[in-house]
Amino acid sequence: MSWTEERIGTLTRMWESGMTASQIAEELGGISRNAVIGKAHRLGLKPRPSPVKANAAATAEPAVEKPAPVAEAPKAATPAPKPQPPVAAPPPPPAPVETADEDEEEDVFGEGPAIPSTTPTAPVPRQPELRSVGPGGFVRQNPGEQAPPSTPAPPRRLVPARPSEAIAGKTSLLDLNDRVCKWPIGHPGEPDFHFCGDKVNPGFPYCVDHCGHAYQAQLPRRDRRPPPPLPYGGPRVR
DNA sequence: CCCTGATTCGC
DNA sequence: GCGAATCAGG
Repeated sequence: MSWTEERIGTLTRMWESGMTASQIAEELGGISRNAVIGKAHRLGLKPRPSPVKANAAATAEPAVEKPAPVAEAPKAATPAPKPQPPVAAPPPPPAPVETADEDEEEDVFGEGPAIPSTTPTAPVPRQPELRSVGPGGFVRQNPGEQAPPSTPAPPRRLVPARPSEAIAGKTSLLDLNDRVCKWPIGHPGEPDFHFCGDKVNPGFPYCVDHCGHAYQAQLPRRDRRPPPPLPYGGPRVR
């Protein structure tokens, strides 16, 4: 296996999307995670929270001796908070759908309701909604509820896009580029898992049709959930 | 044990 | 340049 332009591109996108080296290796196929890491380093794209790197200098740092074990102020003993779980990858760029204010505001112009009667402002007892969660971490839709803006199919674990008859002629992982719709069809692991592959809506990772699915009116913040990043083909900013 | 990324070093 | 071996932390 060699590092073709395509494979490097996939590696880069996946790496920057926060995929682990193992996942990337598995995805690219026929390659070890060491190879991925090695390549990533050679490409110069390192910045990733490393479990080992946090407290480096333990190795190859012989000259550092402690000057005085005297009562050292223990306050500055804050190594480095790493609030960066490997889940990154800002999802889709600009949401075309612009909802009105999401902040509850008073009527700035007092042009309020023509009904001065009771129930001035609906009490709105925020009731905790019961939700069920699907296998992939999806929030299932409650009966009578508008479809939540769920990201397509957030695969937790990517699956090698092995050449298979099922995906013959379909848009496979390796076929992804900036011009085709990256909307997943099916689920990773299934033999015929592939991608939409239509021409993208310029500036978006999906075709016009799937943009309609991907971008919907926003829910209140509390009902929003962190964006499971798309597999790859991340934020192509243009 | 499993996982992770980093680094080394022979090829 | 490549990647297995190794290291080291979680």
